[in-house]
Amino acid sequence: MEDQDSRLLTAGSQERSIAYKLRLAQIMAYQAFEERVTGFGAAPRYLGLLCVIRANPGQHQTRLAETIAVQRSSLVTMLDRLEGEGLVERINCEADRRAKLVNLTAKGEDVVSRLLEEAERHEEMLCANMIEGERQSILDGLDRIIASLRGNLKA
Amino acid sequence: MEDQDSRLLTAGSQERSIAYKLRLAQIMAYQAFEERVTGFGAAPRYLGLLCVIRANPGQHQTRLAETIAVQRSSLVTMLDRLEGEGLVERINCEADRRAKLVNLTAKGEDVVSRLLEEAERHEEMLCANMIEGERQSILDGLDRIIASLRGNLKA
DNA sequence: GTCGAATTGTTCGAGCTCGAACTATATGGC
DNA sequence: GCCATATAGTTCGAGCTCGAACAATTCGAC
Repeated sequence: MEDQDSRLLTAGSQERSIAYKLRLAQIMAYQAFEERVTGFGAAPRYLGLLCVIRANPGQHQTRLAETIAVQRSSLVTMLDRLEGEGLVERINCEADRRAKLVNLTAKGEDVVSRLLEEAERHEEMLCANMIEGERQSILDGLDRIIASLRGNLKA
Repeated sequence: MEDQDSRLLTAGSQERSIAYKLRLAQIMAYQAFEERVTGFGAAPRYLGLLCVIRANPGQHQTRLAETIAVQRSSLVTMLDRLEGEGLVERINCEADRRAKLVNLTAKGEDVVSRLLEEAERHEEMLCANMIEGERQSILDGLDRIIASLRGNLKA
């Protein structure tokens, strides 16, 4: 196979666009993580959600959906899958009988712990080309972008 | 409606993860752009692809797919849609009769030009909270992440 | 207290991407 | 030249997210 870089094209006017690069980097990073980790069912795909649940046990589904920026209806599908694999559980809320509280199971805790080790290695790969302090500045920048978007959605 | 920030949860151990923040920022940015721009059909969703085509006229579909990191089969769907809306055209390649060369139509050029103005405003919104020089450092960081991922996929 | 409005989780259909096929064409070893 | 192999674009089914519905429940103005 030829050197793949020689086949790559530029995005022209979008080459200096954060939105374009953000999307490209995210798509590639997500694909790479799924290729790296196999044999864990749906957990790698939803590791972010699982970590939110672990850090905030017993939350309503609506709040979880807002946190990871998906529709409530999408979260239903995710939780159905994760619950079917025995990683999370939904408990009927006594204070509000419409609501259900989401928790990690013991198996879920275990799977998340093991996946986080893989995530750490994945993170190191993403940052392999970076200079001193760059990782932190990117995290700060992403936080600012997210803050702008959260604020904008409120309006 | 309550202040939405008060409902947000943390991602726990992933709160300092580039992969997690990258995904969250990208999902929100993509949604926000689609909400901002209406009445342009499928073009806003595929603005990145359209810009690649504009900057590199007459390329093979395979190369376009590699550039924006999607499968060739996904690109077929995108181009079908964009061609149906009269924004791009596929021309049979004489040198290689398996291949088709993709170009923007005059209408496509016009639509892209107008969408890029919206994209510029969107970009400004993303960067609203940033300090001097931060935008450039984020672009550099995203480029490094993409370079790491391109290199990794080759292995 | 009561009844309309809001909220919670869910279901369903449309539209998207992926991965594994497939057809047609090009390439290279012999 | 000939035939195995590789490549270009496409098709198809599985799995995903979204947005608009919906039933059950809670909230709030009166």
